[in-house]
Amino acid sequence: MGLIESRILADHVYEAIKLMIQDGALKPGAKINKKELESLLGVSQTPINGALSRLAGQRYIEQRKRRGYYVRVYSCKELVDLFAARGAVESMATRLAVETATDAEVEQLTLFFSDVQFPLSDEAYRAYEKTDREFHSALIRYSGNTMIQQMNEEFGYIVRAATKGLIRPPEETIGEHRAIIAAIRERDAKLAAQLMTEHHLRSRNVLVENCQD
Amino acid sequence: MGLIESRILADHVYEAIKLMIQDGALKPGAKINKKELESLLGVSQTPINGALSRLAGQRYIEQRKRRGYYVRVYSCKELVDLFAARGAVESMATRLAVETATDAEVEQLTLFFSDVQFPLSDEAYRAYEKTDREFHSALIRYSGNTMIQQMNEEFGYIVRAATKGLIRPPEETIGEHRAIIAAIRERDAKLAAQLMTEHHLRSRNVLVENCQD
DNA sequence: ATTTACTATATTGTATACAAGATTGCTGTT
DNA sequence: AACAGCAATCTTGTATACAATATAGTAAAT
Repeated sequence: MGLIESRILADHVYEAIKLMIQDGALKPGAKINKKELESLLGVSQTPINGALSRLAGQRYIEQRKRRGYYVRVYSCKELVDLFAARGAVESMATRLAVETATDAEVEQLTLFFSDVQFPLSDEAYRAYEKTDREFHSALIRYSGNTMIQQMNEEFGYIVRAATKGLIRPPEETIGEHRAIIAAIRERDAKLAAQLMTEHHLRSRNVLVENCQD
Repeated sequence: MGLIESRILADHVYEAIKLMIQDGALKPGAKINKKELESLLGVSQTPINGALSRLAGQRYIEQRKRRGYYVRVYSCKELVDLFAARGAVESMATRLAVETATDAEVEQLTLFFSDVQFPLSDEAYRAYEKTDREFHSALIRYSGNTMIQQMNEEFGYIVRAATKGLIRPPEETIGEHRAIIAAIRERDAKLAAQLMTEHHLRSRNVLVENCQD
């Protein structure tokens, strides 16, 4: 199955390193050892360099002259900034989704938080987080905006890493989610987008308060 | 002045190619000839490859297996999508700028369109375009959001290329600009952001109408 | 016991070599 | 003239070599 063969070595190296960064095997600030990667992945310097340059272009890692590549460290301020930007983009996605999604898709969205009952068990709590993520990415999908989808894929993992353990309790957010869904159902794009912006800005404030630097 | 020496060759190659793309010397869809670049820039394959991989990471160019690198072509739909995303981000920048800019900075913003008098001469027309760009980038600067600034730098040239010759007439936009400035002066972040969103969405529609594909 | 100076080692940035795969151009055939 | 087939050429992806620089380690001096 020539599928694997249809990609060059640097692509595989790229994916491998990206995964190591995303799942924490390579922590922020860590130095990337090319020699190690060579023997780990069984390729020469050349594809490693290609992959590292590509990752540097996407700012997953950064290159310090004559000192190697390091996993990019985001300052707390940068994370907050990223969060604001992402909120803006997702708010636009909401607006576009309301304008262009089919009725069936809108129905799908309304189902997301329909059966949440308080108080939540530990399991239901984790399920809520997952539903939250799925709701947001469904909106982005239904927006039909490929550029926003791309941005979301590129920055999503950073935001997820940043907000780990810093999310607001479901008791607080469920109302906002339902208000957004209600606006979507009413096909009120402007209102839905505005509610989404405020939803994100409130979450952003939780991040701000946890910044020490 | 070791400043130039403080950067590696691939950095220079990167800048050189990026400039060629941005000023149109390398047109969308054009194939990038490594050999030519080698002799043009007087370096070997290696730094060229590094620069090309970095540019591929940023999606300035794309790599087709065993067929080389090509300057990325944006479809009309993608440009429209990008425009929407950028509008969202700039709207957020506006909101943040209103919340955090100093009074002096707000005064600076109010000056931007203060002396526009119709009808415009050819020269004044071009000046208006420039003022427009400066106004938008000042807002982004005053937002203090480094991530948004970064996105703007990365995508700005594409948007500019896309909208070349497709901007709405000053007669149509001056009112929107002034309304935004008025909201900023009133320190009404929400209103300013909303006006900015609509300003961009209206411009986006001009793009949509000029899409053939 | 720190700090300093020097040496050995590892890593980086760069160039180059080369096989496998694409492209171009030529030839002869219909 | 249009086209298929093939040969020559060019380009890519990969590996490797090597000098310059950074890092780590060791010995000497305070």
